[in-house]
Amino acid sequence: MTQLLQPSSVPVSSALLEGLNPRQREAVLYRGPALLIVAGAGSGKTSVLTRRIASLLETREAWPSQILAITFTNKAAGEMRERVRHLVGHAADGMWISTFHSACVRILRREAEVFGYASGFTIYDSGDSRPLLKRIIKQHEADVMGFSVANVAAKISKLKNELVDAETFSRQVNLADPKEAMFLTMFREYSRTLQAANAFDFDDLIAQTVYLFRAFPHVAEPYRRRFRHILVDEYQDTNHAQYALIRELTKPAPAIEPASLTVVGDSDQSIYAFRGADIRNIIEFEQDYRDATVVLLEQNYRSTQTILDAANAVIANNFDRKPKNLFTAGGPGAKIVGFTGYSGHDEAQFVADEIEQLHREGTEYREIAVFYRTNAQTRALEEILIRSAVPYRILGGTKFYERAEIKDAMAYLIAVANPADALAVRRILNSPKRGIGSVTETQLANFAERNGMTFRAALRHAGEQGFGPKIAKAITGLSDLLDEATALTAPPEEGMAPVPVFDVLALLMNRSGYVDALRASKDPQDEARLENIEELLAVTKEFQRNNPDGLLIDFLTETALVAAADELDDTSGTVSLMTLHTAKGLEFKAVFLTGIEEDLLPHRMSANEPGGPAEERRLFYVGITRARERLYLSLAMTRNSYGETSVSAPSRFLAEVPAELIEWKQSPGMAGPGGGSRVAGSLAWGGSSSGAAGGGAAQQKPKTEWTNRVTGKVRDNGDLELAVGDRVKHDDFGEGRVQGITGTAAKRIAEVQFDSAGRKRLLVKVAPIVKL
DNA sequence: CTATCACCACTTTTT
DNA sequence: GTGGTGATAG
Repeated sequence: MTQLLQPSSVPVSSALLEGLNPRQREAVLYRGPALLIVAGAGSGKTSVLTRRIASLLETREAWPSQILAITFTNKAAGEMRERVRHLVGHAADGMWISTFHSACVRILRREAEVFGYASGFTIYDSGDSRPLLKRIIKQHEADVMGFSVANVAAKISKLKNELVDAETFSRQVNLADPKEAMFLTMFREYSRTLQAANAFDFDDLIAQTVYLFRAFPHVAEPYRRRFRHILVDEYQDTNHAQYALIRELTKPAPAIEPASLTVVGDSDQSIYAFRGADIRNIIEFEQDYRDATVVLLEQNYRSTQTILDAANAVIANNFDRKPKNLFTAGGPGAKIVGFTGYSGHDEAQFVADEIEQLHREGTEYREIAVFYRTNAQTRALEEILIRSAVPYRILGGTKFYERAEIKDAMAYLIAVANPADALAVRRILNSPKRGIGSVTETQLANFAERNGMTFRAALRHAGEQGFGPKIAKAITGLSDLLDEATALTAPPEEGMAPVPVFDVLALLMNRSGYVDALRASKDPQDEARLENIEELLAVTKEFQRNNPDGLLIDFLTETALVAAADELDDTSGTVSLMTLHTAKGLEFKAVFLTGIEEDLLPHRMSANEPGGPAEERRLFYVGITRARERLYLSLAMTRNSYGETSVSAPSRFLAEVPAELIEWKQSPGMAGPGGGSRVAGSLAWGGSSSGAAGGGAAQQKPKTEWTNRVTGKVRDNGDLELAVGDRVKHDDFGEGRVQGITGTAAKRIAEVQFDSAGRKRLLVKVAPIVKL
């Protein structure tokens, strides 16, 4: 224990401790084998973590290279690095600050050869494994046994997160059960295919690193020796594989004591059980690491007391937790605003109107966020936000990298970087269309198998397989192009910069005929696809700017590991839309929590899962605690699920927020004599659709006030001429007078004072209006 | 081999 | 409403 020092014996400069409360200081200064920082929402844990790292560097207790810090997203990692750099300058360089996944990729790329992989392995996301699983299921006709891509993928993922691979599984499986046996067969085949393709899926990145360390101690040893201080953020959301990885890294190496481990977390914010996160990792930390010290951070520096009161009251309903109460030295702040829409569109209109109100009062768009439980809820929100000319951006959802044309382009790059990846080669085989269909593809696969070569190699032997001259030429053409691109990416000579990824991609896209095919197409969507390809080319340019020595494989790694929250651009003047899960770790001045309904939050699917409702409550809690000043809770009485409209009931969680904290602009009709107590168990809506809960001044609104429901029709008013003073009629808002016109062309915005619906901003091009 | 159309199952959350 | 799938025709 010689170099593990107790707090007082290290002279840490006062600058590092400035502005910290006593608990936070303790968390920065404590020195010992294991430290658990229980950090409530908004308690300044990032600040504590960065100063802890900075203090280790400042006092020379550690070199940068001896520090490994694990964050939940790459964005959080970048921010942490920036903040440490701000505190100690370039002493910060050389630290490993990254996500679990990025750290494992880094290790695996270095050590892959040790266990039969090549350093250029591909990383498969769920979208990449899907076609593979589909093929496997079809091949075994396992769908009739009730197997689907989704449930097989989920089960495999779950097992891998428990560090159970196919072989381990075969030992514990009941082979008498045909379903189990079938699953084992498929699991084996999936694993074999990945291995043959020199590929890891997301779960493999962690699990295989653990396997590597366990099976090859001499590989693990340098890492155990190197990392003297390991810090893990969001520890409540680690799964077993991640837990095991940390255990491996903190094992003593010969003649050296175990690394010091700091974990930060909050079991009230554990929301990833579905992904294998095990809340016990944090709860049992003190048993796991003897001599562990615990520091509790409860003072909140983010939110108003009103918001914290709501959060505390809600989370108190989870019974098996350690009591924790967030408090602030700040004031109570504004009341929470509640709203009940007639429909999802109506709710969205409320959100848009309130955002405009906030914006007029001086809140910047980027300080505002809208959260929801499911991605499907974005549709109504988007429609209304566009129409109301509110600038917004969606984090996550249908991601850029999941679009078909981007997947195609990436598959070209992967085919070059990892020729063993048959899936990537198959994907590009006939895109653009080369007249190569499934028959030809199968024939190539068989040829490869018969001759013990890769699928990629089989392309080079197209002439020997009896294809027609046209098909053979198409295959050879593709093969030659890939070879040419491969030559470009050969390791550069000493002192030379590598060929930019941009050049490689441009070559592939142009010579393959991919862009030509899009250009020649009559499908109007192909124009957008072309733009997406151009955007990807711009991404490669940007990558080269940031990483002058970046290789193709680095680009592929970076793009494979982008998370939803990584996309957040702080400088953009737009409202952020995201799921509650993506919102974790972020904060905004004003937050809208939408769709607070039964079957949505808590989600219907969570009802049967053990611990499901409690986790949903934590999700609600996470959402509430993201808000600094203003919090809005909204719901809708009816919602369109898919084509169908169904009636929804207010979430049970709404009744857990003390009524006096909420001011309802439109209540769920639970008011009137009897108060709000009916919400909890009621399945249907109370009789009246108006009135206010919580004994506030009831603004009686006649039923006809539900007029701001909006239809989903798309229209184009592009050529509509409007001037100040014109009278217009809006499908939903009725008649009004134009007060002002701003913007040009497709972005022309009219400010209209409606006779009964209030003042609205409308995007002229799409708003359902006519000039009178 | 490709294009077209009818039909279906589907939506929890994600590194 | 959508996106993927399978049958059919060209």
